[in-house]
Amino acid sequence: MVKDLFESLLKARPIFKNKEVMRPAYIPDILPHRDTEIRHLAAILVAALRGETPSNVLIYGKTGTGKTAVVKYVGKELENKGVELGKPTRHIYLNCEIVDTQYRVLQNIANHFITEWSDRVPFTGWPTDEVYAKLKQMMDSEGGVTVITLDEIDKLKGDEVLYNLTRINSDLKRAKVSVLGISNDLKFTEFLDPRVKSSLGEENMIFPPYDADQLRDILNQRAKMAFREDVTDEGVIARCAALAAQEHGDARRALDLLRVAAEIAERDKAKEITEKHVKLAQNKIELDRVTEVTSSLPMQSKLVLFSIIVGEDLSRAAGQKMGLTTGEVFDIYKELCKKTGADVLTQRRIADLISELDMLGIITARVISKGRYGRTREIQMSAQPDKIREVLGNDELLSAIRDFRPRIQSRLGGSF
DNA sequence: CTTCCACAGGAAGGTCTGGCGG
DNA sequence: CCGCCAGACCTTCCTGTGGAAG
Repeated sequence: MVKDLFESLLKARPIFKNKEVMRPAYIPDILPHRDTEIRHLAAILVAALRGETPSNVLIYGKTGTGKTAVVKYVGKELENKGVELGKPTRHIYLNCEIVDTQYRVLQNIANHFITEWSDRVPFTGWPTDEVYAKLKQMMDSEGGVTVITLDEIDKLKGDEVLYNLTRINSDLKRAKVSVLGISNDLKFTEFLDPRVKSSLGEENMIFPPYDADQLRDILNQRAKMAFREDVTDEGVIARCAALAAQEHGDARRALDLLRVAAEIAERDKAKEITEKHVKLAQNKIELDRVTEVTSSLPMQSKLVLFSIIVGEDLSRAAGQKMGLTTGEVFDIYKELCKKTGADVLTQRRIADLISELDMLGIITARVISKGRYGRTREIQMSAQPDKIREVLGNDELLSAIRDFRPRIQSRLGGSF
């Protein structure tokens, strides 16, 4: 009976007392092991409170090293202090993975200054310089200092925005702007316009990865807030910390592991989180990632991915252990298109789709040379082909060819 | 040593969609 | 409705290239 079902669930002591603090977006009041970075950033931005323009800053660091957390934290403190001192100071945070073009960046910033819905800059439609002009006008009528944070700045398409934003001060009469870029790619400035490069990198900060001990402190801090007492022990925390430390000291990863482990434990009605739960969590996270990425792939990419799976089965059957080449994948892809009635794209395009799949970490494709027999990519599934096959099978178009095996095998037969 | 394969991957341009003001 | 805009998605055409074979 349903009633009993819920009763038993209620009776089990939950692991969590506050789940919110384990979520990636949560920013705690204290950021362990980031004092130096916080102070450094504050020392740069304090100029805003004196009504001056702070230097532009570039922050580097791998994922999960606290860049975003530190910037948001300092940004908020800055705004608070600004209010206190009567110095209008504003911090605008944009993530360039979502807001990734010149137009959208300007549009987003402009809309921070606009309160009336009807005056907002539309998603699209205006010429870019008009948005830019509007932005300058809005900024000048408001005055004050604005710090614009561009997170994942390396995802931005083109450096025109950066050029414009770093130069905007000379067009402003009352307002002042400084730009704070966050990147996890150290070499990001390499391809920038030298003028942008120098003005953006007036100050540089590098966030080192956390080591296992520091991750442990972070996890302990959150665990204290998130869990009831006596549901974790040092062993579990240390395990999560160690696993994440292996992966370039990613705190987000560590927190994810611990959170998912706790969720599994709770569902298990376990009294406490054990290392077994951590292990399960590790698998679940990877599986979820693959499933999520695969199912949200566009149609053509799914076809390409399916081609790679089919190709791998085929070459395994032929007793070959090498990866597939771009040409082989393309051959299979063409056959699959015929079966499904999908449009056949060019090989050039397919090569790009293969690169995209590689970047998503769902396949590995590295460029190799086979000497006389050309230069190509060696393509392999990186994990979970069965799971991916299953996910792809859920797709309407692909379900028709779920168990497809090509009739003739052109190149895989034995030419190399 | 040179040749030459089977692509990699850059550049430029085309087509389509969705949203805008007028 | 139109003309215009940005952006996603593709194509066409292209030059460049690591290294086994000759």
